[in-house]
Amino acid sequence: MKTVSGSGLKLTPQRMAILGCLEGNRCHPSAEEIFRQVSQAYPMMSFATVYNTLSMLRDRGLVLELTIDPTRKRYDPNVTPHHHVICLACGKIADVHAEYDLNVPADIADAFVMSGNHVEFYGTCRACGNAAQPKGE
Amino acid sequence: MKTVSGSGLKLTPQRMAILGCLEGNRCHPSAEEIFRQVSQAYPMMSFATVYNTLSMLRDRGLVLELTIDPTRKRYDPNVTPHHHVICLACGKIADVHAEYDLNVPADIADAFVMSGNHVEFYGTCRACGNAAQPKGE
DNA sequence: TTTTTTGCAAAGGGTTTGCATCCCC
DNA sequence: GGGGATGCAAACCCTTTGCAAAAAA
Repeated sequence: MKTVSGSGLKLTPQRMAILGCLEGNRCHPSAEEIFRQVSQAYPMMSFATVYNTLSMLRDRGLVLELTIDPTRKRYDPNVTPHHHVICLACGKIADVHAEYDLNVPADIADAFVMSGNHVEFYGTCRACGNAAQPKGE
Repeated sequence: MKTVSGSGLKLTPQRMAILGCLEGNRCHPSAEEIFRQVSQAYPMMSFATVYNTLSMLRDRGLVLELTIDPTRKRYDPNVTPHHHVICLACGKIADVHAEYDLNVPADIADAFVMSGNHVEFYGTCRACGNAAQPKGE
């Protein structure tokens, strides 16, 4: 995650707590998960502050807002280009560090100015696969 | 879109209307858009039926449920493998017909059994770009 | 002091669910 | 008659918003 200093953000305790929760976090937490975790140290923390802070971080490019989970937004402090895989059984998301050559057809290149891309992989993680197979169901 | 016959679905007027609305539809409509359109011919149509039907079609692989739009699910009757681009300004989604070689790193291949993938492109469509540029804002 | 941020609570949008009714086989 | 489908409304979840109080610069 990029540093906050110099981006004009006021560094409040709430924001420090949220940043601390995100820093190095590889779990792709949702806003609610961040709220729950940060609330342990800051019981007065409100949802609004979490959402405000996440939106601000997203707008400044300090976190990525992932749409891969159909039920909620997830946040990733790793803003270097990478992709993701989601377990269709349990929803677990893992990073996929790979570079792909993703050229779009001419008609699309004509119709859109591209600013980025993201590959979503769908699969079943080992834990879910192991849980499902042995029973022979 | 694949045919419904032989999949055990009862072909009710409501479902025919929803299928008719989706057939060949390249607009990636949301459930609400489908509801509005189908309601014109079937004023008694309920949201529950739209959602029920879409879930059923999705479970049977007859439509794709897209998560590319962070605000709502969108549905695509074209179930042949393809990708999408979304305009970050207006939310318009277009198909990207291209095949990519998307091999995942060994650690991911070990941890997940892959079942599919999807590339999301982000950009600005010509309409939004034209609207933004000329004013020099 | 001036501006920003917080916390609370309510509202909002999209989706799901419970249940009685209805329809078709 | 019986299982499934429908319609309605309420419930639910996640997210956003309005506003007064509090905190930061």
